[in-house]
Amino acid sequence: MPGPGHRSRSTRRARVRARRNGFGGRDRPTVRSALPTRSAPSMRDVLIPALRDALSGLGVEPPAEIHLEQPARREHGDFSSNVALATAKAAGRNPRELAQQLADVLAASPPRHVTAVEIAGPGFVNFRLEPGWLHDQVPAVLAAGVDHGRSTLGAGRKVLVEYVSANPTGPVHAGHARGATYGDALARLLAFSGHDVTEEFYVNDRGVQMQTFADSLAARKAGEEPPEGGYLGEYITEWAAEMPDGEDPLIWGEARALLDQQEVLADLGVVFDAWFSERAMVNSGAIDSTLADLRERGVAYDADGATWLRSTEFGDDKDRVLVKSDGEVTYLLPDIAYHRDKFARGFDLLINVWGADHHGYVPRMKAAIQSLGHDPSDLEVVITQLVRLERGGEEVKISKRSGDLITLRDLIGEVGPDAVRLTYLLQSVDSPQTVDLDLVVSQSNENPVFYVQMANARLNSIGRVAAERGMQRLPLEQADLSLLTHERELEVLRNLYVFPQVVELAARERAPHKVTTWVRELAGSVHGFYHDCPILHLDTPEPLRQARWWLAEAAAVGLRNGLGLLGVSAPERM
RNA sequence: GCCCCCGUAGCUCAGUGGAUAGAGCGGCGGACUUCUAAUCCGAUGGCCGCAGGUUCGAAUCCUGCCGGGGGCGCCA
Repeated sequence: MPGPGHRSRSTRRARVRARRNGFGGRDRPTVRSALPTRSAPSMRDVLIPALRDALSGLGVEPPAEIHLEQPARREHGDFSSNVALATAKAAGRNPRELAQQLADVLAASPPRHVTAVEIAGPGFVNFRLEPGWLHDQVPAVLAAGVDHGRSTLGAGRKVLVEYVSANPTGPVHAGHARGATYGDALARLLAFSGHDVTEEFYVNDRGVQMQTFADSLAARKAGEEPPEGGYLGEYITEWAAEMPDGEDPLIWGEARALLDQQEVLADLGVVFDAWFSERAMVNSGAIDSTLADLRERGVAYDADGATWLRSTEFGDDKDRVLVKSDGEVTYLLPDIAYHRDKFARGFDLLINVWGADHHGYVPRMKAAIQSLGHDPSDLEVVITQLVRLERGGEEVKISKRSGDLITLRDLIGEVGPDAVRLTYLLQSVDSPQTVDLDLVVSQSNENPVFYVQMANARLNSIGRVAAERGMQRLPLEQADLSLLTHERELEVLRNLYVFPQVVELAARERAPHKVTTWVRELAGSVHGFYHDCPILHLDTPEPLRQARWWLAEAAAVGLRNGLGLLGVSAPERM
């Protein structure tokens, strides 16, 4: 079923390779090197100092941070500041009067592009700008190309993002998809924002569930039912049939599961830098050395025949057992050893993406890394709330043990990786999410992935049709961008302008869904522009055509960059 | 009992302490001899769970309730 979301395997692989270069983007901009780098200083960098100077001139101590926003309502101007409101009280001034004085000072020698400074409401200072400030966005975006929005925010900080980390006892299922898409998008976002990012999958290949898995495989191979509490999934039977005689079901089974997981995650565009084996770590003696370290630091003690971590000293509810009285280690100790290893590898910041069912585990993990002498803020745990899957309004339950599961492979096969990714990245991971599989599958306008990709496809169609008609785009230098005054054109430009701010905020807040929201807004403005501002029509004057054409190019760069951060493809035609 | 997340339009969800709270979908009514109508436009649709508090200003911050989800082991 070659629907719009369908891509060949080789295309996906190419995309996976492309993002290895530090960005989720794919296509190179067509115009990049040919352009002069006319840098467009952000209006914020013009207006905020102007406000600060004006405030000082009026004898008011400017606050450390001056707020400047772009009001949602057009009649409130292009930029708006609340400084008068924020400082009036401390300065013993009336906010409206202070705002008026600020406006007078600023209007007397208006900053670049400013046509009017007005006061409104309780004391807002509103700036009205001539469209020229936005026109600089076209050459700026085109010059930046795939780097538009890239920043050095992270200052090269070494970050380890650990996510998915599903047990190697079966296929990854739909329940893992949220963590997978979130972790991957977060990693792209952080890399794009100047962090040195490594993505890792922790392979929990040790312990009772691993043995149960192996026993289940062995039983199926022998033509028997899995043991009590074993894995009942259909895949166990299939894999058992594949397993050659004489293989150790634990070793072979893990390899089989990992192969399956790596394959399907790669199909989703999720590729890890490292798969970290718990068993290998344990075999290397990390448990003993970690325990010795903890004892040395005086945070481990023996009581009731067990060994405990004094985690209450670091904010945990109760002390935790590290080694049980029967001599077995608990799950906590290997986890501590694992995080100790992460720090030993030189990472400055650890980000773990965990499901909501593990949130209670956060305080003790934080306590553990503190007990090893690290700052608790060096470990961030992002909890993704649970996803409720529905089919036509009916809840679909997933349980690996019972074998009642929707695999990620099935999901991708039904809707394609783009729809899966965009669907999961639509909203904050703080909110529980309801995904109706019927809706995701439907190739209708209920599915936002098509809306966004369609915007890009439409922009791309301009070049194709122009080529058929023999129409030419002249060099950017010859375009008169000041002709872009239509509200639809300005709306696209405004969206392009805020992209770097959106990326920064999304990175700071570990919130890739903010990029999704932005992409949808840009796509919306592109559709409006496309609808109302024809480029190739014969009654469009040539100079306006050229200006719009370049705007379309810049918008396409924006769409590709935004989608690239989300790992969603930007097909040129649909 | 304690801890975490959520509660915003019929549904799914956005919403950096700001002004008249937004989008998509669904429903209603319009727009294709033109670059993709998978689009666009319009009208409709809201005690932002409830009650206090902080603030010049609260969907947003604080407290307490109510409702939903998840978690509180010498399980993993």
